[in-house]
Amino acid sequence: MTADTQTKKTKQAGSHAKRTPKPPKLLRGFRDILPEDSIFWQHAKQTAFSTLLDYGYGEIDTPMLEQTSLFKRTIGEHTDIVSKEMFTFEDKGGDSVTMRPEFTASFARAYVEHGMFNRPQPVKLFSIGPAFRYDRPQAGRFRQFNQINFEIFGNDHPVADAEIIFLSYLICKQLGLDISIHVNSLGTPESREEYVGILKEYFKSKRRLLCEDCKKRLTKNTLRILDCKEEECNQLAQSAPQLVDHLDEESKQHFVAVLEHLDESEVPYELNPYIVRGLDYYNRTAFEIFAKIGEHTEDQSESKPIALGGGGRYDGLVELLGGRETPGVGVAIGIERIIDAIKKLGQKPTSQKKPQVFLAQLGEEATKHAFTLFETLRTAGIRTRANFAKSGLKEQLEHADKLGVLYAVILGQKELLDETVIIRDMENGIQEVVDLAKIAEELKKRLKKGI
RNA sequence: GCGGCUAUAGUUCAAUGGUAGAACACCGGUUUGUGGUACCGGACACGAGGGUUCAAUUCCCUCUAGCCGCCCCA
Repeated sequence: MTADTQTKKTKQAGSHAKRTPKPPKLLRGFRDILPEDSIFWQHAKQTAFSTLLDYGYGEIDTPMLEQTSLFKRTIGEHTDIVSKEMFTFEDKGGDSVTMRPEFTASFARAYVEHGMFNRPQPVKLFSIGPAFRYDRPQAGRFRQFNQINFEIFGNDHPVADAEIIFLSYLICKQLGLDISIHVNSLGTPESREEYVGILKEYFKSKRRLLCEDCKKRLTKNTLRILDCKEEECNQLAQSAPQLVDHLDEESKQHFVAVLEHLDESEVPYELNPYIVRGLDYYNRTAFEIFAKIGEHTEDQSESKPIALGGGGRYDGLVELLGGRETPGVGVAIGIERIIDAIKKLGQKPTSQKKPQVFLAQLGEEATKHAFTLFETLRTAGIRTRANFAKSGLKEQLEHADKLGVLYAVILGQKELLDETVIIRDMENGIQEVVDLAKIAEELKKRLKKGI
């Protein structure tokens, strides 16, 4: 068989066997977080984690999968989230289950299920993790997204609302973000309903002036008209009746008290009558957090504030799930959004500390001993790297160079016999032979000098 | 769910109606236990499926995915 026919043959065979199934790909709206990005995540999560612990919040980790009815009952059947954005499916037992689209419902469920009303009130909880929504992916929007979530159960005092808002601000500020919090009060469900009725009447009389979208909103989601960006609608919204003017007396007082608390803190907030949250369970305080991105950039999209998250009060939620009447207030902050904002500001988290030493080994015996030596260095607090899989000194030093390490430690056959080791200064190539037993000590001396 | 734009190596980008190049990165080599430079070599790509055509990566359609806007929200 000639070489030619052989290649032909393998080619044919190849094209037949080429039926290789397409390589699996990421699901739409899902993504991998690679090590380069992970530093941003660590930074955001750790900041939130330690701050929340400091403020007396306890971590709770609820399942990502829950009974579908939990979300239907709490978030509301007619909200966008429940009506079209949930990852819902039937499990093998025929039960309808749903990937959590948010955390609060699960918190409330856990509160009831574990009888947390028997604990000293208020119960303060937080959780950091993923939630899922079957939404169309976009900038800062994914089907799996991560939230920092914290809530206070069992305290209806305005100071609880203020604490949640303050902590939202604090965490963002610690992350170097320039924050503005938009605050509003939704009143009680009753007063809100009443207001929506009034608003409906108002817009109905001007129906023909509204944009197409708003005509639809008129019946379905009247409050949203206030938020419309169309010039005409915006004009109308300006002179529309205001929600704050139709609050019940208690809600009004509550709202004023929240604002008073915020005034005393350094939280930069502004009143925004158009903050309406998309979930049914909210009452009274509602707020959203925005990160301001520098105006210096010419690009419009670059300077648009990023919505980081939002929250509010949900006094009826626990009761709705069969628990005792328990007030609650909380917030959800999107980690992706935070990272987005940090990146747009051109900030980098103090990246994890650079490795200081590279351990190179030569020869079989030395390689075997390298693990032990590595562990000696590691436990001595020296940030060490190695590449045990490579045997050539050249390639190991190359690797060391790429890592930007200060010193290389070389352990070869010869050194092993003498119980010594070579320290190589990567900057100038000067090498010294030191006792194997003293290596950690010697390195520390040098590293200290370097600083 | 609706609209616009896009889809070429790991990455950033080229070119072309006759099956593709660069840069950086990656792997290996320039004699044996010494990196940062240089030189040499190597692997890797036209998102998927149809159609038009003698011929498609290039033109058309569908799908998928990404980006942006709407909606909504984290």
